[in-house]
Amino acid sequence: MLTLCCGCAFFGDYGEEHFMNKATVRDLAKAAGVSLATVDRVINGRSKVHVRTVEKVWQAAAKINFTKDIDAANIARQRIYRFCFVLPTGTNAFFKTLMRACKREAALQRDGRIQIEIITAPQLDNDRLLGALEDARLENYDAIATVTQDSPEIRTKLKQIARGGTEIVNLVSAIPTLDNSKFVGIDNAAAGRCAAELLCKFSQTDHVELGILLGSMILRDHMERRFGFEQKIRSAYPGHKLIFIGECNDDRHLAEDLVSKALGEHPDLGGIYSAGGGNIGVIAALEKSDRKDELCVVAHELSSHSRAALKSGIFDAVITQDAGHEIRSAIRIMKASVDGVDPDYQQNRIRIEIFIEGNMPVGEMLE
Amino acid sequence: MLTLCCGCAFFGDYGEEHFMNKATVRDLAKAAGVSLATVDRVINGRSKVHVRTVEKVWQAAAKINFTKDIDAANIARQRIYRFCFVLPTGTNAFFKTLMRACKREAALQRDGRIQIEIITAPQLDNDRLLGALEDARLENYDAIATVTQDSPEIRTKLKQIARGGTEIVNLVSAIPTLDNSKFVGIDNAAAGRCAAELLCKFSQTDHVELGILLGSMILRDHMERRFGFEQKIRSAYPGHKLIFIGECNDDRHLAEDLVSKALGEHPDLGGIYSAGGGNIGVIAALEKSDRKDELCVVAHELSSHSRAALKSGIFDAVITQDAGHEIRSAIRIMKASVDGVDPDYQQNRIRIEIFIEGNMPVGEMLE
DNA sequence: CTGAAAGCGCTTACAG
DNA sequence: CTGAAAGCGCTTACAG
Repeated sequence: MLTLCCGCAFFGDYGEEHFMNKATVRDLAKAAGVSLATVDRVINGRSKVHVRTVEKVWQAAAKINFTKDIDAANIARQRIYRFCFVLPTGTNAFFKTLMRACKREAALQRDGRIQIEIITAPQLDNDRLLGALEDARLENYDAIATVTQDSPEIRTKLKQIARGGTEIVNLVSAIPTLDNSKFVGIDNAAAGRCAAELLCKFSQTDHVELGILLGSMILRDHMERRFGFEQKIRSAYPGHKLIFIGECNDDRHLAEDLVSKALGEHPDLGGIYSAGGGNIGVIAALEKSDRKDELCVVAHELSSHSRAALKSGIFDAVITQDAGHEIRSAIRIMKASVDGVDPDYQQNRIRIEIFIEGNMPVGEMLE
Repeated sequence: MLTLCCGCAFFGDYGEEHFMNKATVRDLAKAAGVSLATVDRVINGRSKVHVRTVEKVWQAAAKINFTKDIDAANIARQRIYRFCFVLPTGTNAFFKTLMRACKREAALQRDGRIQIEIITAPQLDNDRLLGALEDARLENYDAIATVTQDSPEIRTKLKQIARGGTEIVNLVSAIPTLDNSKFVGIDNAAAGRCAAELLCKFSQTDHVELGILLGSMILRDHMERRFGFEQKIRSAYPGHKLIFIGECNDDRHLAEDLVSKALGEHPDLGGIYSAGGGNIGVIAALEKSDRKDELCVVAHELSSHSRAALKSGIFDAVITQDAGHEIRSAIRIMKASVDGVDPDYQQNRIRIEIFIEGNMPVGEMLE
């Protein structure tokens, strides 16, 4: 039997004194031969300090292995982190879940040092989104997490906010190549490839027609899913044929019409990928069809409707991202950015989750 | 556009003064008309305080909405949480991943107030496991998280440890009905049902032979997987036939022999559920077989081997649990228990993850 | 450019 | 059973 100590290469027996030796500012002040105030100035890079002094302090810090206690610092400075989430409104089930998760976390943080406000705006309305972001900018938050579009105006606005010293986190839908903004969400192209793989594995033959229904063509995440879906099918399942069912803009009736129409026009349609929004409509169309049993369906996001569809067999699999994880990751990343610390990449990565009936989470987890 | 405030039912515009009003011990002392020391005694339930005083303080606390700043408390009391993980040794890939994740978190917590030590013991060796737990007990940790067997001796030992005031968390494999111990891990019966569902959906007909390979019959998690697997197949896919391939005890050669033998004896075998350990052997057996393309395989746990098998098509899906999440959840639960706070059920729940080629995590996440 | 002192929110002896 | 004072690790005016 082996006893290991917390990450340091120390094996075997040892006494208490092996730990507990965390150096404090006082130790550092003594080691560097300066006052507490100067130590504080140096380690926080505050006002002018003589280069020689700075050197001295950092060297002493390295020698005694000083790391500052961020909790103590926050108490002394009465620090309250002011974070803002700019979230989309609308009937989209996932966005509702995201909003709920955000309110929940905000309430949980209420007793801590993190204060969270939420501003809402329709994701597809570029102007109102810009307005919401401007409102957020004026509040001078420490950090803003937002689900947006990737439009030139939005990019400009986000850059302006970042210049003001506010950290930016993009949620759910990435805005690539925007400097300094972090992304919290799934790899949507991979999600699309995943959907392709599932539909093809569930299919009985290697030459079926597969349809894809989108939410909106101007949302980058939806386009990425489509991209990944097509890519995977062409490369790995070239016998299958791809049909574009249309975009439903989160409108259940439009979604239903589009799917019904596709079913009518394509008697050989063997599978559907519902890549964003419109699940209620897709379900309605399939329930009215006599082909719902033979059709394979892979949809996005867990909701009461998609769960029921999974249970009844209308959906074969649901690809999803955990809204709670996304909100918490965003908060952790905002805090790490503001603290000037490296966020933990591994903990903050969002997984592409696949649910079938067997691993569907139970209970009140989602609603 | 709507601005929401952090969980309180407050909508619309508001000024700064809406927040920032966290009451402190000083406020509470004043409100209750007592000293700081007495406030401290009451809110921490320390020594004898007159009932009337206790009442007064709690009432005042409720009135001014006092919640104590746990960070400040920890600083004042120079609190270091002493946690211990008792983890299994052996060649099992998942346990190696778990160990790595644990060392990583231990190192990350190094600068915080949480000190983590690791004690190892072979999971299948009841006596050495007992010895490891006894070693841990003698250290009087604040909390212990452990992957164990569910044997009567272990139960007794865990109860003894708990009586000593140490919080117990069971990791990966549950020990049901053991009072006061918390479980961090997946619902293994659901994982088994999940495997059944996947194998059946991937199968071309509704009457195939499906084999299950186990790690060990004396591990509760493996038995639960088998239970769920059989349950699901009997109830939802009664046309399929179930074959017990055997238990491999994490021995790759034994696993290979068992699978090869099963392939030989069951020419109609259409799918295999590798429910724990032995993936390397399963892969070896299939690679030597000329039926690897037509056979569906669902295995447990992501590792370099299972990832390669997923990529090459030998495995069709891998069911897994995230070792990093489990370690972090365990730490959060240990801390919450020690602090006497309710752990966040939602954040600490471990999901049954399904990986196919498309959503396999990339990069250095696992090794 | 630097330091002594008071303070953040909570706790711990010590004295009564 | 209760309180005044000093302390945890860090920061903030203020004075030099």
